[in-house]
Amino acid sequence: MTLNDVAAATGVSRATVSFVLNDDHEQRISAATRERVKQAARELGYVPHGVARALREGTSRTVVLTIDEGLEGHYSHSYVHGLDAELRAHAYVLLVRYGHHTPQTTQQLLDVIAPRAVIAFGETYLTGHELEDAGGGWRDGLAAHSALQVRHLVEHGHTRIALAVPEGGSPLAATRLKFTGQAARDLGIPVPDSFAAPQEPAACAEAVAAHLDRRPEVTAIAAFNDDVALRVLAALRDLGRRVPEDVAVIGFDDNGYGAFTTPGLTTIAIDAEAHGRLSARLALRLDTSGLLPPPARVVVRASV
Amino acid sequence: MTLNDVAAATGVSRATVSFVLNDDHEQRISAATRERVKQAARELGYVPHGVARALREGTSRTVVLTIDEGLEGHYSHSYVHGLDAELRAHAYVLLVRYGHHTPQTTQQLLDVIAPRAVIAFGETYLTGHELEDAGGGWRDGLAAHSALQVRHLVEHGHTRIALAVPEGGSPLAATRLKFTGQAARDLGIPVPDSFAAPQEPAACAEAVAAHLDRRPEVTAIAAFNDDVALRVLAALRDLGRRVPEDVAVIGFDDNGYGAFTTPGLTTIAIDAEAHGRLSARLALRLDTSGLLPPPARVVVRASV
DNA sequence: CTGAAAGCGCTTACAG
DNA sequence: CTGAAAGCGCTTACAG
Repeated sequence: MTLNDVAAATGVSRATVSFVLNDDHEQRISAATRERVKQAARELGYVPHGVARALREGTSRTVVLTIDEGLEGHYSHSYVHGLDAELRAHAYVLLVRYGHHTPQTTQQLLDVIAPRAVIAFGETYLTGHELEDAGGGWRDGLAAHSALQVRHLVEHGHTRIALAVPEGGSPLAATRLKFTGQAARDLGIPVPDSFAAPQEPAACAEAVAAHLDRRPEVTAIAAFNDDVALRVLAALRDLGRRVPEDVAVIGFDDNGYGAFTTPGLTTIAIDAEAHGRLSARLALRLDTSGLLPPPARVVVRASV
Repeated sequence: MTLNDVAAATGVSRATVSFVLNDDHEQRISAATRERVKQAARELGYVPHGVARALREGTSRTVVLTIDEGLEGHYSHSYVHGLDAELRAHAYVLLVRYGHHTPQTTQQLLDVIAPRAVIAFGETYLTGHELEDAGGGWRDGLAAHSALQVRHLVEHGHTRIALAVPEGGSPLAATRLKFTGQAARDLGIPVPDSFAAPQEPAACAEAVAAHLDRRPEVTAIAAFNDDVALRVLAALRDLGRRVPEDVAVIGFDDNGYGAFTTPGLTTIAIDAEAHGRLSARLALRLDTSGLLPPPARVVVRASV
């Protein structure tokens, strides 16, 4: 089923069919032909061939999201959901590419399917663009969420805080550290030190113990995310420290599993759907006004 | 940078360039020209335009994996990893599409980027193809893994088992139930009954209590996956039943979070990378021999 | 108001 | 051994 078939069935030229199907109002085509063409297209089940169109227009009706290893989580899922919904509404299809991404692999993507845009997940955070763009992270982005985490601790009387980050380092760790420090200054408490929490339980317990030895004044640990928080919680249990009496722990980006530990993990829930929708509009160069990401919430369980 | 540029730079025709770059041995082209062309292509940084090629060949160098909602987990991650690696090795790029998939959305995908293949995640399980294809699930697929779960329980003296599935139903639940029943028959124990475990804690506790009332002889619960197992574990704790003394619990598809509960969750770890590689070769119609998925392993913690 | 033509970048029979 | 030509399906100046 091609344009040619529709043209033949209607008795007009291919160009005319293209014009009416693309609603080109520069061309004055009689209402009658318009209707006949549309009718025929419908009856024949004509669907434009995306590859041909992409060759002609230079770009396909797709957007690719690249997600680097280690960046997946609850946030990314919800982000993908919003991105997908918004793109779909504009007749674009979202395709996700996993793995490690370099300028070369991105170029390859462009060469292979010529997407309208390729979005690197987390890029706005990594480049710091988020702070300037669209109202910025201090209102409803990573900065605001980081601040909420610190604030909850402060509201519960904690002023000496440590930040636990994944061992091996997440690309986002430096950014989080910066925002957390900034939030601490704004709240008038000392800027938190950070330490790495290894995957392996014994190593993690050691790391937690070492940090607590070095900073005996610390009464609360803010985690980079829930995975880290869960490891820290287990370490504290193995170390015989009571949570939250001896040390409080708060997670970040609620993944749901904090409900199953003893004590339950208090954490920050982020709804990233609106962020995803925002990215979609940015990628399509559409108006982004009226898109208000909901604020993050504290999920109160028992670890603070 | 197009074929034309390379041809111009070398002083041969576009066809010749295409022939040497695609290693067409039907054509007898002098070693000298071959070298000159390749050299020029390298120097100019020529990369074939995937969209043009796709238009000509009818299919692009991509494979799309569709993942329906609710099918994500540790298994799917590891599967995606293997699929990606294998496809990459054959110069294909893997693109993942999320959301709910219907024949229409799949057709749309075909129309938009003409992928070489679209793989529906879990399809081999859902259609039951897995059992016939490539050695089959009883050796190293879902059937074998389901059997391992039951066997571990039986080896620990349990003969009356219940299967806990997600409320709302996973597309895979029926398949799992079938395999579990089959495994039970093979091991000479009664075929397990199943019950749905709701997300909400109170409702889940109620469901677990109700099932245990109805089937007081049950001494062990096999879960559809770790998420369900974790909920069941919490329910049992809220119900005041000791695990594993009163009731044993075993998960499926280790997601790592079972390490943080008390007691720790015993579960089945599945390495799906080889399954992903297998799918890649199947999609590319390549030889699949020599690909041996490693067997699943029991991760012993404390809940059995 | 509508159609013939060019061209996006490639591959591959076909003809020398 | 190598090149001219057709054609994949579309869009869009351009000419009537």
